[in-house]
Amino acid sequence: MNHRQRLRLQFYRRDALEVARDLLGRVLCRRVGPGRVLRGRIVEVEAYDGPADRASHAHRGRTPRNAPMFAAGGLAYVYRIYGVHHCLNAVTGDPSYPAAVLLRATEPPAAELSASGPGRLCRAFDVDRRLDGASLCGRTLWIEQGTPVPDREVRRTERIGVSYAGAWAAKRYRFIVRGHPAVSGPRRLR
DNA sequence: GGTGCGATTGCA
DNA sequence: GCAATCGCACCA
Repeated sequence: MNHRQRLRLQFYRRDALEVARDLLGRVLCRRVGPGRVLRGRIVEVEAYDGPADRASHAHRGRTPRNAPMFAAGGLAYVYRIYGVHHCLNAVTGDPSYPAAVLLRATEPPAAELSASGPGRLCRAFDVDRRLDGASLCGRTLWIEQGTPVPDREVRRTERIGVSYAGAWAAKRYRFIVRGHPAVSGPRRLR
């Protein structure tokens, strides 16, 4: 069962854009009880790449909230947004360079609940601040190899909800499985 | 200690 | 179109 093999730490300790592209088709896994694991195939992600990226939480330096982004790749970075939802990121790269990949959607048939959009994804997988800083190679949260997505099915677009970020808002740091029904955001960006 | 707001979502 | 709702960044 090769596709069930867990991604290793080394997978995350690369450039955020590479990791983002490579996370498509992988399977997010969350243990929610004895013998009970939720799984969902990742179909939409966004990279937040380094201190210069104005859309990134790391842009204004290290703070208590974004501390996991300044760790070595392979951790979860979970934060609360709008006081209502949570967002789950995979921390990437080297400790000297804060970067992460936001997980925005998984394929519904593989997950127990619909998981289109970063907040809904966290709700579906029972992800909250308890998992902030947790390992992505641990017992309750991990990502499996799954089936990589070929280049012809990958589309790159600008990121969602970062219009304040100046020139960085236009950068095509979002990666999706082209036309997949579970992808979130406006129609023109599917 | 006070203030402003966001890597979103659901409902009017 | 906009309210919900709160942690946190920033300023004093």
